[in-house]
Amino acid sequence: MDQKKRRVRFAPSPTGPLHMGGVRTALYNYLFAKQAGGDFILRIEDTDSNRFVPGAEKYIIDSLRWCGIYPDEGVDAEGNLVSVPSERHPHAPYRQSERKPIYRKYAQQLIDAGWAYYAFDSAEELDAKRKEAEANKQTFSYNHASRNSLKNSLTLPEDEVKKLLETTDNWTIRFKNPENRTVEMDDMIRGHISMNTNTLDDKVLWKAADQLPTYHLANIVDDHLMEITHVIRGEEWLPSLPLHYLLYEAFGWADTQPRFAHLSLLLKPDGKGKLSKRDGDRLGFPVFPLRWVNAQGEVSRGYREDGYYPQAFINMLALLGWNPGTEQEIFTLEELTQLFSMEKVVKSGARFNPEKAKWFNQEYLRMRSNEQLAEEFEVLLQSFNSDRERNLTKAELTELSGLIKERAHFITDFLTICPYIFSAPTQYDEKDTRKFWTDDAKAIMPQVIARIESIDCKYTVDCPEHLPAAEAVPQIEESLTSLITENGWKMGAVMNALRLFFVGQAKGLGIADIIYYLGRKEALRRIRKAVETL
RNA sequence: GGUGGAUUCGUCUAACGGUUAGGACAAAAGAUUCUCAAUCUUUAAAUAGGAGUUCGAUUCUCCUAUCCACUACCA
Repeated sequence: MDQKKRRVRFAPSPTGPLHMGGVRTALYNYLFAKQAGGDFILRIEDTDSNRFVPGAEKYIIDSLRWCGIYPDEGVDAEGNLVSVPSERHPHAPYRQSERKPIYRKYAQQLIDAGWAYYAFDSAEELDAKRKEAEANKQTFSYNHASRNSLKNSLTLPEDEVKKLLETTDNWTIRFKNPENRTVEMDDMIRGHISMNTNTLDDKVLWKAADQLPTYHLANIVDDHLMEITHVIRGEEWLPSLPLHYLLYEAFGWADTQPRFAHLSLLLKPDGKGKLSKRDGDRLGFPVFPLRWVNAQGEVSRGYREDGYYPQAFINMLALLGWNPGTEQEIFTLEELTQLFSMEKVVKSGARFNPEKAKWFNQEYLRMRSNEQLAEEFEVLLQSFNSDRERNLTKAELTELSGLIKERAHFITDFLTICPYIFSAPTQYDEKDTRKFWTDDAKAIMPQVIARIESIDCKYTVDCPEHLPAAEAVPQIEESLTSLITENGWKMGAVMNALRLFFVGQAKGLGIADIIYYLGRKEALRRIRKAVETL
């Protein structure tokens, strides 16, 4: 039995904000590690100095933390990447640019063993070759077929190679793919895959220009050094899996080679292709966990800022491409950790559905206690700092939350569900109101007022003058309903007249709810005012 | 173009080779004394196509189609 501790890593490149697909990859890694009591490591792959984006690394860490994903290794308690080795972080630094000195000797090891060679072709020369091949409807690739006619240490005399190595710095080290060999691979999600090396090209492993390795070298070396047991990454890496297998073999690390799992991509909600930032802008949903402002000042919305709960976000993400085979859809992080299994990860790409994402948040919102919601509501109200008509007490907000939470997807919906709580009736569009303010509605209004006045019920301690107790709401509702029924009035007309008058576009609440929130006196004041003005 | 991967209701997905192909989101209809929201009830909705293997195929094999990824001194 393999008793080795399970160790996985999430290794993003800090080229911008972390995409929700990246969060899903991180999440699956985390779940897979945690269910076996293993380690989840964060490593930053910043070997491309040209694409480095300031702030992206912090963004990645903050995003994971918002989701409740805390790496065991790589990130300290303050949320900074670790650079100095310690007991907790033995493999530091976790930023590849800081591991620069490590890679050259491994590249050299490959050259010495005949698994790699120096290549001196300039980018322009190769570019020209590609263009030329393209013009002839062919594809140029640096491989077994072409490398013997290109400028490299396989074709050039030894002394010239030495001279070029010493006097120039725009050379690279390339992997020398074996000829006509079938690489047999195993993927935890897709099963057996095989590929012939003749279809592969000799990838650059190391660049003299910036003294940095490319992804392939750095990745394999670091995974080995960090004792990674399972590599769970995006499907876009599947084509380079044979190279990675060969690299492990070339280094003589085949016996400790990690197992691989390639996750399918997240697809856009409509049309073709993978989910991109543009889809979010176009269709009105976030593709990033947190808000992000780029160097040009362009703002990308975030799930956090849009009012999503992190629990709902990761729940939604977890089920996009995985499910436990039962009909349960709502899971805590702990449940996900227990139930997750790589065999149940779906092979095909998952189209992202923003509607379902909202639904998840609604489910989580409903699970919150009224007290929690009241607190969130209060924060929200303070952030608006509006000149609202009434200031509600914590107790009122709590009661209110309980009544409207069934109707909301997000805490921000609270504002639109009951705007009459905060604003004067006069601000609503009179045209809309007038439409429902029919003569028969006007005619019956005095009786409605009388009935409201006559309702006798318990009052809350907080505000005995105005607010009936919560349990009185059905009583009020019933009383009004019976009045209307007795007289054969059109309930809809009355309801609409009242509701629209002081609710504007608000939906879903009954008259009794409104009276309850406003207090009886306030409700009556508004109704009288409505009768007078219209 | 080449290589690899994928293909079940509109969407996410379930179904040891044997089910009336199940659930959820979205949609539609009805109820809730017009409407809207919520809720309840109900409805509609799928195995990409074609061959094979098999008593039997959504499931295994092959072909075709479609989609996706890769094809950089990017990750």
